[in-house]
Amino acid sequence: MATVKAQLARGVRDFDPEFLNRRKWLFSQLEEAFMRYGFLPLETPAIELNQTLQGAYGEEGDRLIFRILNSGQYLESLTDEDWTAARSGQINRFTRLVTEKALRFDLTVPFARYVSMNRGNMVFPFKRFQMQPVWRADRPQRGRYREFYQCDADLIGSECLSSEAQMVALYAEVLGQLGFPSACVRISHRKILSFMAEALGLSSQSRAFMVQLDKLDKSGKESMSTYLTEQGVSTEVQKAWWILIEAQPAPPELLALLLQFSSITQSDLPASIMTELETLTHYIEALRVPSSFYRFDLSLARGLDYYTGFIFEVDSGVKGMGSVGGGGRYDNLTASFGVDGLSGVGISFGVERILDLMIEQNLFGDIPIPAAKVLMATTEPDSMHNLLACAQELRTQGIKTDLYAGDPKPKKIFQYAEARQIPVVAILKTKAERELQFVLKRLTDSAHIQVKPQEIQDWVQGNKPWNTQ
RNA sequence: GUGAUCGUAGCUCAGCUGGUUAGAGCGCCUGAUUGUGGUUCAGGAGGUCGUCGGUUCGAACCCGAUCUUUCGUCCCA
Repeated sequence: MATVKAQLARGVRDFDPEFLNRRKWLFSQLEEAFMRYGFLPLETPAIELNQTLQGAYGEEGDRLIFRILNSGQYLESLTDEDWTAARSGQINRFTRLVTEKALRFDLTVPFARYVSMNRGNMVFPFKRFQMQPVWRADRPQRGRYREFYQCDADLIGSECLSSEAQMVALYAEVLGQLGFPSACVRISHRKILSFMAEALGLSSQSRAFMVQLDKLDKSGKESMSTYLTEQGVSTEVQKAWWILIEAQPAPPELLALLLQFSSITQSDLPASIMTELETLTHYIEALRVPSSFYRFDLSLARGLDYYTGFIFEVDSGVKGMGSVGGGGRYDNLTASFGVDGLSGVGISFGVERILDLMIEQNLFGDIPIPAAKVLMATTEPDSMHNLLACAQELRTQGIKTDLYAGDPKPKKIFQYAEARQIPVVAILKTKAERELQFVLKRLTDSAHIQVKPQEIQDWVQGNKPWNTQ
């Protein structure tokens, strides 16, 4: 028989029971937190139509979408012209002709599609969370895969700043619980960034300005200064701007700095910004978020351009490791589907990175191991039916019971129990007697005892003392 | 997308400037020992050297292609 080499596709992983136990635990923590804040679960299909995803991520994003080849005689409809175009390298045109479906690239666009399709039956404001894998045809690197989980929560259909405030509280609560005491939500505002661009005389290229700003922590202060000088920003104005960027004070002082910058540059600071900053701060305080868990940081820009209001990014507090989440307010998530006027706030947890960090920082210390409490086994072939009956009795008592399939040597039984982290082994001895007897042995200290079948649960649950000799 | 890089037993790796039957440790299997498992001892199995092609009398080793890994870059989680 011909065999194939057992091999994984590039950039994807298997998940072993130990890893899955941790991931499931993390996801359950997140799920409980979302539910506590009134978010409901939503899932969308792995497969979306090309038209839904096309163009939503820019030209470079398009290239990273995994396409699904059409079924059937999909080449029949191609004209000579199509073939000529394909041979001359017009691969995009060809791709459009032979694929109409693709794997989802993120959770935001499918969510926008869902809201657009179902808005008639939905009650707004609508809150959902979603934890599902997404696929990207990117080149894999450490911590970056072609299949990975995203975890998003959105509140759509309200402009109230209580949404932003609760998102900040949610971040603080979850990361605190998971064991990141130094985590911090950085908060900025797209309108402040626009105001800054305008005040610097860069309003015609505010996009480029924000890209530069977003890269500040990587490319450094000097390259930012060079950029500003190239754009004709005077050193005096630059100096005032750096104060604004680097100060990171809480709103009363932040507002003062903004006003100061506004007067130096003779530009208008929109009044709405000032009230929004104050209101958000009050709301966050009302939610009793410790002040160490958030700070206003106007150097935060974020790459995605659909944000229109407050934006967030979460620093894990572990040095050298960057962001573990981010989000912000958007005004027109569903505009591309012809639905206007839905403002919302979305946040995302970088669950893959959080998992890596928690494993690295040893934060999974005492989560429960899903192992069975007792391993039932026998070395006698004729005893299997009795063994099965006893195991089933324990299971009806709610005790997690594993059963060694077969009648192996004792060595095998104990090695199995040890590998599976099962604390107690129960070996059935029938012998000539009519009554069934089990030898119970506790693996940690080799304490052992002979018991009747109906007594097993008492010992397994620790209700009776072990003979430790 | 782009530049480099890695690939030898289940795992971690040796393997000299190309030269007979490719090695070690750990793990695995068998037997003995053992408090019915953990210790110790003895023995054993397992590799077309990532894949395909080329150079050569001869390739794990040299050359090419391809796949995979890791590291930059683009972008992002």
